[in-house]
Amino acid sequence: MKYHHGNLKEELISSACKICEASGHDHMSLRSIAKEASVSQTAPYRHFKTKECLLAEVSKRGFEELTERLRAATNKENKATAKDRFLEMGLAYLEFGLEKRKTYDLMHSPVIDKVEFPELLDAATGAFEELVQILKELFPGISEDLLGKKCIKFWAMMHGLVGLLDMKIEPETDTNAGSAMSVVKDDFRSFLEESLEI
Amino acid sequence: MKYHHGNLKEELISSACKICEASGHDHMSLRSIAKEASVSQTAPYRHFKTKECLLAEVSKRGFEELTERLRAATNKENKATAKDRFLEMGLAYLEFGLEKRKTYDLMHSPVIDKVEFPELLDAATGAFEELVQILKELFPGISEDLLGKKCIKFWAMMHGLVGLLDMKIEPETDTNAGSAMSVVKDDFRSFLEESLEI
DNA sequence: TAGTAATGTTAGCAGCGTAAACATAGTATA
DNA sequence: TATACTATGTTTACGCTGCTAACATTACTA
Repeated sequence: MKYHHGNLKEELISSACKICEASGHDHMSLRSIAKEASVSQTAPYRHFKTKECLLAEVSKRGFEELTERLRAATNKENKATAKDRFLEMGLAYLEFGLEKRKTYDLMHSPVIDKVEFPELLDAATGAFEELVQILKELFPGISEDLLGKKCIKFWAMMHGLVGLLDMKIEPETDTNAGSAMSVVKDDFRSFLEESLEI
Repeated sequence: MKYHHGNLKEELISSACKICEASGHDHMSLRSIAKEASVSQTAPYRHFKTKECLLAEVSKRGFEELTERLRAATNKENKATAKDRFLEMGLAYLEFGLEKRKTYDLMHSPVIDKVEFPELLDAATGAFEELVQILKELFPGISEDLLGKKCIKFWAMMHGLVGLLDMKIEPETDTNAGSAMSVVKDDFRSFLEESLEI
């Protein structure tokens, strides 16, 4: 048995990610994370000054995955038009928000002050930038001012939509989540498509 | 000194509202609420089964105030057109979200499962209904399906906007909050106005 | 090889939500 | 009016939490 773990910081983060998505960030204790990593309760303090610092890292990972998903959605080369790729991005955002709901909550939770974690803010901005890029393509020659408004509008709409969908607008069925999700997808596609006509 | 308080339940709720808006719901303990009401730590348990029940009540009050503000905004008789009243409602929503940010967070926090608190869900739905009404006026004869989509879209947009504005898109100034708010208002008015052209 | 920095453990504090047992006040009934 | 009952308060205590301090072990470096 080795006293030194070797890669504890990374393992703590991934344990935290796992527990966060399983139980939600408000039912998540440093002690449970430490136990998940088979390490003493106070070991995390060698790698994170406070619990909030660990949560910030989990949140950052979330934004990074979101960015990656958005990029993948818009980079698909089989999507000919910018509009199609925009729709894909919208779907990807929604999918992420619903699949990783608990992590998504943490990412937008006020328990982590993004001002205190510049890297987290960067990660969040990175995801936003994906939207900016596709909208630039979609509206070539658009003014910076109008572009900004469109970005905020669509970002807000998608963010708000994730929240509203979780308020159980449609009752939960016990069929597989995949089909329920595809229904949402179809709705969302026409929904987004209509929104484009602004 | 009277052993029985007389109106403790109500006082606990208002104490909770005060502390929530001052410190945020995650820095809010039952013990501090009890202390604020000058009562023992466990007294709240005679009126609320769990802490979550008290928080649900605070959240409900939040939705009720929001509903009232939305109604007041759309009922102004000096607002001639439905469009004007719609814009007023959007502004009222934004104002509430920014003024009572901490309460707004609680209202949308997953720590309270709205399914477990039907009255809370009703209160939230009541606010939503204000939007439905004004949009019905704005688009007379609109199909239920399309109306639903428009409602969700605008609700999502406004909810998302509150969240984004709090991500400190514009840096905090130490000037009075009123003027900063009015800048946001002007932006939002043109923003909303543009959105109407769907 | 010795000294130091990094990284782990153990013990313990104060604050938390909550349950159980008890105390007091108000109310209904005999 | 006396008595039982119910509502509403307090005290005490338990286990969990984030976090600190003191100590142990390993890794690095001069």
